[in-house]
Amino acid sequence: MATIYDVARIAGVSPKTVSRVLNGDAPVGQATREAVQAAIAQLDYVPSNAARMMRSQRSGLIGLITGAISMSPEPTQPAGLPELFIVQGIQKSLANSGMTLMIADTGGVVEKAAPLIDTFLRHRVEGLIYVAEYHQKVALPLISDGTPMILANCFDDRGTPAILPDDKRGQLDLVARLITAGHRRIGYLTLRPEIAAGRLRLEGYRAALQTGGIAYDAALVENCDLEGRDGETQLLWEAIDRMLRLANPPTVFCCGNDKMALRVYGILRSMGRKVPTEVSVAGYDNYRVIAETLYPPLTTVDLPYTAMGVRAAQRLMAMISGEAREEKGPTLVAGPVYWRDSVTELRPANVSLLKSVREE
Amino acid sequence: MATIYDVARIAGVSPKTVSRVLNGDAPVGQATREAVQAAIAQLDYVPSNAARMMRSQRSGLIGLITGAISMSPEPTQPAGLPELFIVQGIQKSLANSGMTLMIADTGGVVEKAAPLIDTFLRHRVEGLIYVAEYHQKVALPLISDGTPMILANCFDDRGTPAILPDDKRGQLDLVARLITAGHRRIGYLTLRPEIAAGRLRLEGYRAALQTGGIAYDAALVENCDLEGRDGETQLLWEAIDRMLRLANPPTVFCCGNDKMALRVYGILRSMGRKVPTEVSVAGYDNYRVIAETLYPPLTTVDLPYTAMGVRAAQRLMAMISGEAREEKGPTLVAGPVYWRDSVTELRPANVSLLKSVREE
DNA sequence: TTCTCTTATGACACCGATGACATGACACCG
DNA sequence: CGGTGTCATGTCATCGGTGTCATAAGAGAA
Repeated sequence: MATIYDVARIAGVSPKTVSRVLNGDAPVGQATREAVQAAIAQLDYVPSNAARMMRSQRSGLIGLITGAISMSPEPTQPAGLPELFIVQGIQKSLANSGMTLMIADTGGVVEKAAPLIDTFLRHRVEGLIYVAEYHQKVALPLISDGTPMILANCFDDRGTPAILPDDKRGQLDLVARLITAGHRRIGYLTLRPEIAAGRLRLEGYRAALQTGGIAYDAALVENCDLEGRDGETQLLWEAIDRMLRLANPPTVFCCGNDKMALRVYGILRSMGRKVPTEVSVAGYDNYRVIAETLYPPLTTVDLPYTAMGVRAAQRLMAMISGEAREEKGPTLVAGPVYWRDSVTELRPANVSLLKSVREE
Repeated sequence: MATIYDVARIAGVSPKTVSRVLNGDAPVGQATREAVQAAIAQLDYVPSNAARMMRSQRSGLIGLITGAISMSPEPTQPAGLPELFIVQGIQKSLANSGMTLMIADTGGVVEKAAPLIDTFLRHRVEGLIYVAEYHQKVALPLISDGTPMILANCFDDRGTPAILPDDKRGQLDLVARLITAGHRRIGYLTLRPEIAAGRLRLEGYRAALQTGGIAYDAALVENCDLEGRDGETQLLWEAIDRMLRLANPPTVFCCGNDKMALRVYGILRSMGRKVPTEVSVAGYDNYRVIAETLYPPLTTVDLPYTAMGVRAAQRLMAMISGEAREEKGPTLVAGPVYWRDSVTELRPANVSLLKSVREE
């Protein structure tokens, strides 16, 4: 492996000058710079991260913690998928910065978080990221020594920088698109309001109705979420049944998330209602295994986990390098609407309106 | 941060002796060793990876490539989930070895693989891992310089060490469990035989029948997999319809995977057949979002992705350290059967047989 | 008793980068 | 024309471990 000395020799300069070319921390003459760059190319030189970190006394480490430190004692959801996507985004983004990710998992045990943070600090991580399983409020132990920390998919009381999905915006976009497709009676089977996504998505739903000039009808909105306990399917069945018996029934059911939509498909089918010709269905999360496998494929909103990971890493890097353009509040990341066959277009789509739908 | 010099001073020995205690590469007196260990504990000393790697001329890097370099031009499945779980397992395992994972993605473009490998080699990675999206055959460029390489979730012609899911064993375990539950007519809606999982799972099915003393009946086995193209639902519908009209119809449908089982639920419900009271259903993959959300929850076989990742990392580390106990063929990793409510017990379960079901 | 030989330990250089400081060459000022 | 400042570059030490070699102390052999 070529070293900075080899490059220096070939280019006929001192190693320090090569270092200057690489880091741009001092002026270098044009001719010298080019000679150095030629030598670098010729030798396939790659700087040694180890040497660089050793000298600069920086660990090059970022500590990442996942698990459940939620405020309310939620039953830990076991899937852990969102976290993986977020972690993937973080990893991708950090790799480019030459940072190394150390990952630790609390395994859902709150008490493990503090010692894990401690271990990370002992390893002199330059930053910490906490990733939550779902959009929620958390209470983490304070970091005493000023190591930057960022929250992904969660937030706290202390205003710790956070990256959050823009649930309100996503639901707004979806419902706006439904309105564009001609739907006027839009049922909404909500998540429980105790969780952030439940509240925010409902806000988005109401905002879209308002923008579309449609009156909010409480008969079309029911909470059908029992935190995964039994009886959820029955609750859904009854809510759907009630809404369909209304004098002016909904033409489409928006579901709190794709898992709920999966159940709704089964219920509607058991009721003998055809999707989407008789009733339309929309979800949220773009849980692809569900959304793409269901027949018909499910219209839904993407939860941009990977993008959130990327943003989390970027914001953390900005904090580490102490850049001035430090944002203050939480960073909201919105995902696009995925329009599939589970929703009928009740009238010819208005193309100009269509274009306004986010498609990042 | 404490250094080896601090430890040496506190323990009253030379830094080199501390190094020897840490690495055990030369004899150290009992009293000295204890003094050093006490000092290490007292100072919360953590060795600097950077310094260690710099001196030992090892990069401490493992290159990981994901993407699609399959032999046959499959339509790239977009989910990418299995890879994430495998990567998670690898990461977890490597972190303990002090190795750093560099991740690169071909984004499904075959041509990107060679330059990526090249880049990794230029960074002096000590080992390479290639992770495929699904159990398949691949053709990777040869590594010229002897850097160890391992394949996860795939295999090649050249006998490159591979970590594979034990599809045959998994399906065998599931079907054996069905037989224990009293099922004798077991329908099997297979994946296409072109993919490895399709062939191996069918082998497992047949092996289980044979062990259970049940004759193989070709009328109960149909390929219902169109690589995700349209018409799959119709194909499934027809196959199920045919089997149910048999004089001696199946009491349970085994599906090639959980996604297929999801479709089968919908079809059976549309046909007015109740699951599991009238017909039982079983899947494969333990795709939790599907298996746990479906009503009733789906009996299936776990595809142990995380465990495969761990094994891949372990085997690679063994290759790097040049250990003699080097295995030869592919490492097969079997996952446990998850017994849920989608399968009826036709007669009281035989407890002793039950215990033979794998539950790793 | 003296000469190996092993065991236990230390001294020192070195890995590859970079920070601190020094130096030489000009340019600009009064 | 000497003084001062900026630019371009070099010298040297240093980060924290570990490989190499040296050395001291005791064990066993001749």
